[in-house]
Amino acid sequence: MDANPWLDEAEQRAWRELAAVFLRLPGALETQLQRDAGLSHFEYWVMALLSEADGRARRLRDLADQANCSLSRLSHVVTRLERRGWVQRHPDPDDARSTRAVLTDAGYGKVVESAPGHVAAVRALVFADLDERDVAALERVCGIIAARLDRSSDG
Amino acid sequence: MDANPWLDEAEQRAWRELAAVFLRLPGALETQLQRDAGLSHFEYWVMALLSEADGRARRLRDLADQANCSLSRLSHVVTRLERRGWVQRHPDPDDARSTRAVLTDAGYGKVVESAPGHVAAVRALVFADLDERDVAALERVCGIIAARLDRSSDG
DNA sequence: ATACCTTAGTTGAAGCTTCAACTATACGTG
DNA sequence: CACGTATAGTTGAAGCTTCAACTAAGGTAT
Repeated sequence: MDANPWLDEAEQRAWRELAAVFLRLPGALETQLQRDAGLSHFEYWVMALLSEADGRARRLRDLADQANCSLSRLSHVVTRLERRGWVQRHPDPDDARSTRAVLTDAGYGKVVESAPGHVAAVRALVFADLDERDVAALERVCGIIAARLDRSSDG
Repeated sequence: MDANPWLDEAEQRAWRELAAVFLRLPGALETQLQRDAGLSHFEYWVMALLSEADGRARRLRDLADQANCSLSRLSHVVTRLERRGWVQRHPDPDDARSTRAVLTDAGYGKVVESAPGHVAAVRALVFADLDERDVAALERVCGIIAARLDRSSDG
């Protein structure tokens, strides 16, 4: 990183496009999931992560890291999902401070039922016009940025 | 787009990285601007767009399109910015339905004062580890996705 | 063992976004 | 010109996220 604090032209163009994506993509995904499944994107994301976890369960701390969110946000969401019968809280036998979120059968069913529509939306909105090289570039560049974001949050 | 509704492995990897970025980048930018300038990222974004506009003014409809947001969201934000003395509403002489948001001198000052810190954060979080080719790829791929999002919202 | 620091999680309040309902004005068509 | 419809914007309520304060438990050094 050089001393100049400003963005050059190429960076400005890239930044505008990136900002357009992250200002609108969440809304677009939200709309589809809300309409077709009555879920927020984040609720879906949390349940999808749980559905892939060992025993469909995970400590809230680990789940929050995986979902890129604060513990507080996750706790509120789990409360809502619990009310709807899709998740339960269980004490963690290994650490009494910790809580494990467990996906119920109903919750798993909900994920399975919502997934195709959601994945189709992701395909239609994100991948429809990308070729193999684009996908590879997207993974690489976002991976670099995500790693950076990682380091900035603990360092 | 082929008939298979699922994502292939490369797409899944790219999707996870992209999701990590758009789940965390807004929060990271928010934190910096809130701490250093007392602004939300979106408030900054709106004022920055106004600062570049002809006469530092724009119809709410046009500004909403530029900022990738709903008219309702923008209207609420403009109300808050108005309360703080950074923006004013004026009737549009050409269309009586329309309202023009105008950046005040205080608002312009606020943007000028907040910009360096914000741009530095964008550089540090997004561009620090990207080379020229990465930046070009980011612009290209995000441009394609943004165009897609465009078409999906009106079509 | 005690004192101190760190980590896990919860909770309520405040603030922002979304949604739906509403007003007002412009535009198009017969 | 009148009618129906589309567009611009506002507003209040409901819902979600963030923030700060708090409880509880683990770790560590003395």
